[in-house]
Amino acid sequence: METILPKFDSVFSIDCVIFGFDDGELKILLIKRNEEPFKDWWALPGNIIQHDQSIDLAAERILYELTGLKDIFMEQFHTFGDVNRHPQGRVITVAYYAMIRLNGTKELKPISNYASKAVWIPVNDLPKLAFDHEKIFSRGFDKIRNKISYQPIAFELLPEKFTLTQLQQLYEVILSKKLDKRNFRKKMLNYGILKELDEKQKGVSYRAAKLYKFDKRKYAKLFQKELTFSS
Amino acid sequence: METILPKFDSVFSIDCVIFGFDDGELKILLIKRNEEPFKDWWALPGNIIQHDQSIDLAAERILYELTGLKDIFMEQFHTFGDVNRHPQGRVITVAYYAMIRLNGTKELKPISNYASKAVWIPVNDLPKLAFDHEKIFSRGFDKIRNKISYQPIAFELLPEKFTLTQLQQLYEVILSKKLDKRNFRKKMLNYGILKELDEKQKGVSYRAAKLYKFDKRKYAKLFQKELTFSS
DNA sequence: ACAAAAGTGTTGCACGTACACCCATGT
DNA sequence: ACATGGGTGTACGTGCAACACTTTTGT
Repeated sequence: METILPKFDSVFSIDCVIFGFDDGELKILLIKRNEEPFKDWWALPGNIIQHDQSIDLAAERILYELTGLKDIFMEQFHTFGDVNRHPQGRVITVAYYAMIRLNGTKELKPISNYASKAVWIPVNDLPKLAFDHEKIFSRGFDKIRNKISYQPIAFELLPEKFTLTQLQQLYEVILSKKLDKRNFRKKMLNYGILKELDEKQKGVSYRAAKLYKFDKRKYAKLFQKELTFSS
Repeated sequence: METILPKFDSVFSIDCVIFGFDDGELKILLIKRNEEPFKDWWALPGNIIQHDQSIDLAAERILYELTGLKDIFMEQFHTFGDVNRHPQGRVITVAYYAMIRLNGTKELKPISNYASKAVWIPVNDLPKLAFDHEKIFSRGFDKIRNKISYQPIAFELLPEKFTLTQLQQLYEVILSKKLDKRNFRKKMLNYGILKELDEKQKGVSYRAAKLYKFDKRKYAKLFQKELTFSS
């Protein structure tokens, strides 16, 4: 099939806002750029979309190349298209986000040398970022803040087994406010998507808390109900 | 500043899903294409983004050129980037939506001859559309359906003065379900964003209904409250 | 024994939902 | 007078918010 479209020196890119939770802190994944422009600056993992790849696949590939992370389910949340957002020409970027579980020391190894390293950085302690990446991050943060308040998606960020207090801390970090312990527990347990385990927390110097697991089957049911209109 | 970005024969476009409400029916704005590919097909108003124009401005320009409509506030809702969505090459499109008031006979006159005409078509009676525009429409419809259920935005579609029944009908059309009259009225009046007028409906052969106006000041306050987290 | 966090119930309020009849007006 | 939609109230259930003390465990 012949291409008869006009040609512009414009390109599409992808940028990824990947959230993780570790050590009581909400973090995002940043790379240190190894190329101009903004060489040696911190930036969101992002790169140019290949012309034979759908944007969703491009997002996966780019994240993998820059951080070594695979099989991360990302969702598009906004497209940024100001004319001068990239100093070298017109670049429209589609921003994706994901929330992932940091299984202890998940290794971050850039495959491409477009990034010199990839690191988890606490969202409350972000450095200056390249391009308009601060704006993109901020909108991505809004997105999860909004989403978490009507869908119990926080489990994606926690280890497989977690205590209710950990879950609550995560909510508090994302929503930036204190929550009432009793109400929080009541609500979460009422959803019916937590499985109480026979296990307890270990290695703490105070009363050990019960561990819970997230019940995917029940979650799917609840989620479906929420998508459907009642009555 | 020199452009040193790679060159691809990829282009960006904008597509607009513009909702209107008229005659008890929810409609969207379609154009009849006057160019290949899909010449003489119905399509969403859409075209290519100029490389010196932000995507938001491009959306306004494109809508104006194809339909003659000006000063419509549109919001981006999704970007579609499958490789083969356009038969002539790689085109990634950013989709926008808007809800507008049809002031009686607002004229639709394509400025560019890329469209031979622009017409309001009921969403329940859509023809086959060019490209993947049916998918884009459907996602745009999801968007307003979702939005209306947590924000009272339906006023944007109604005439300045309207009856509660008209408002209810609009909700029913968008949500595709019947609503209870008493509950609906109670809820809407409780929001406190409707101003009751001293005027009544005219020209009906039954008891005339009170007319209401939408109170923008109070709406802004309510909206702000909803955006902020309580307590 | 003490420090530190785990765990637990009740009450009031706001809001959604279900439900049916009389009223005003034009023809 | 009749047809057509306009307009109205109550009772129940659910879910959220506010609020403080006892229990368990490791050191």
